[in-house]
Amino acid sequence: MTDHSERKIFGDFLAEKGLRDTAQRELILEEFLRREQHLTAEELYDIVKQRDRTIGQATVYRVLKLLCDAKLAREVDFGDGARRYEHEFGHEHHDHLVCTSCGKAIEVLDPAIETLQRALAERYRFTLANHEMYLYGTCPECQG
Amino acid sequence: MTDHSERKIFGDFLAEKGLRDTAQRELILEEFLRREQHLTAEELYDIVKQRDRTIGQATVYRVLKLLCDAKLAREVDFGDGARRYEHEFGHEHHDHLVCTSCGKAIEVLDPAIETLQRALAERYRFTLANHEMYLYGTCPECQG
DNA sequence: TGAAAGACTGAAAATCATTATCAAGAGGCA
DNA sequence: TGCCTCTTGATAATGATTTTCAGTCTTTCA
Repeated sequence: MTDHSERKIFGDFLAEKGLRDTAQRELILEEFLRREQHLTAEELYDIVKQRDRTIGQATVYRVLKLLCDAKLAREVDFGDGARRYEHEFGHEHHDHLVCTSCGKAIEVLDPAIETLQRALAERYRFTLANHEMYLYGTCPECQG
Repeated sequence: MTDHSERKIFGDFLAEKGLRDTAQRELILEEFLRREQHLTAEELYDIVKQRDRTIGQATVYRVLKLLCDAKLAREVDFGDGARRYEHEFGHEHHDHLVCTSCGKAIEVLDPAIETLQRALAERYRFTLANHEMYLYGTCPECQG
């Protein structure tokens, strides 16, 4: 059902922009929604290729951009040189705890930190648009 | 004097590694130290080129890497596609308030946030190595 | 129905920032 | 002086991402 509303959002988005709902776009969205990991375009391309051998990677990059415009995906950068994408719809703002050993990323939210961030920006008279916070370390499983 | 100790640190670092203290390295360090902005390798290259027309950009990239190893510089990423470098020596850990309009970055530190970050990592049993926090918005000057 | 106008696509070329390669040029020291 | 190693600049290579382009598909509407 979440899946259903995201499809609908994408369909509405495309219609509004005068764009078409193609099989490639459907497929890429579907595979993107199917997993909760933070995938790179390349990783998603590999996944999608298994269902449609003829798909091009430029298409994956293009659709990912569309998904961001449609507020269904959001870019994240774990500092490993590749842009990653996460679900945005139904996922409120959050930050990340990233394990530098296994690459796993946990989504976290600390309301107290959020409040302090707003206060900090205000102290410098900044109009805050958005923010990112990445905590890098080793997850319990990787601590051996 | 800060400049003096940074030079000494770099000299000691090079000596310890069996590397040489060359004119190019001196020049790049000097120009890097001269400004407090968060420069990209390309920007620093343009600056340094004005004093030594023959310097190569690969050298700038290489020296910047050495400066990071020597703990004189630190990489930062404001999400604009280029790696930037800031002074590390004499600059304790801090986060950034970045103006998305003029590109200016203010270094900030909020001890309360730092404490909460450590607590957050602990809650998930992560061994925290380091963290980054970027607050993006519009600075007072750019607010019109 | 059928033709023109656009949107879409995959392949391949182009970019951009960064890194590696390589041959030539120094520095230090036996 | 000679040799070993470090350095350097130019250039080629890389990796991620974009753009280009020519061919396809849809939609529209006469």
